[in-house]
Amino acid sequence: MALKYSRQREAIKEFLCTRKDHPTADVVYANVSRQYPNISLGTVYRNLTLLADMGEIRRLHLGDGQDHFDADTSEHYHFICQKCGRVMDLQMESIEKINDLAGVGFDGQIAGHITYFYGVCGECSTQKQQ
Amino acid sequence: MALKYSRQREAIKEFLCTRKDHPTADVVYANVSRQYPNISLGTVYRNLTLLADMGEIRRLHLGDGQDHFDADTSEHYHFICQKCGRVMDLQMESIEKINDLAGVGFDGQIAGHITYFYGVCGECSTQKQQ
DNA sequence: TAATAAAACAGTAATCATTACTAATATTGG
DNA sequence: CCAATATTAGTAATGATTACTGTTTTATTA
Repeated sequence: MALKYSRQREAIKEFLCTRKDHPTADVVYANVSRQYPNISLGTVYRNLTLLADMGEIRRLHLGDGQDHFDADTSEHYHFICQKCGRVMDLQMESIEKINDLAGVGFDGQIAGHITYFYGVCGECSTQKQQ
Repeated sequence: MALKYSRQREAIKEFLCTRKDHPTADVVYANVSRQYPNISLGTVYRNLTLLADMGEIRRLHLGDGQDHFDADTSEHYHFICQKCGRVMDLQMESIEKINDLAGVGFDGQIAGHITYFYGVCGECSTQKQQ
């Protein structure tokens, strides 16, 4: 029950902190493997889940079949490029008020929302077609 | 390439139209099986995907491990109850303008957003604790 | 209506992300 | 250092979804 330190968990957290592209579990695995060649994918998954449950990182369900992870737990939103698949952060003003809009006339309590934006990123926009 | 009619596909679409609770593929399978006892789960998946690709239904990724399907393709939002897991429609004013907010200072094109709300539904709210 | 081509099917196997299991190892408090 | 226990590596299992294959339906044309 009590949490014990583990080098692997620390390496996973540290790796995530260096990345702003919200990697998937297998990307974390591939990278942390360089430092700990024997680490297993199960350990990566277990620690990502543990860190997410503790609130130290965020797990993102983006509908692309794999979960993504983000060491930035502050309130912010994500953009997914439909061309290159990249996930990036958006700097935008709060849209918390949509919770209130959702609550109007709704018989229940709105605790929060999940929102992500999609489109074409700047880099893909400026590339020649095909 | 050309689409051909199929009784199974029609039954799947019709079943979805009778439901407002955004069932998963296995729920669709269980129900359509009453009318077509030999229908296979693969047929259900194939047709749900086909219908979604044609824009006749919507596929919802809600992060609960299974995709949900909705015959209502009009612009609207969903609420997921964290207690009972039910998915319900929200009648709320448009929040399309959050796309513009997201685009401010972003080097790319925002094409749209996915948003769903969560909390406790009316029915679960009024139940006694535990 | 019969013949033919193509799409769709049922049934089953495969895939892929994720989780569970287990014996061995690492961490921690005394 | 030692015992207690959390964590690990490695592997097996799970669960949702997709792919494959031989058979059946649908649609077209004669």
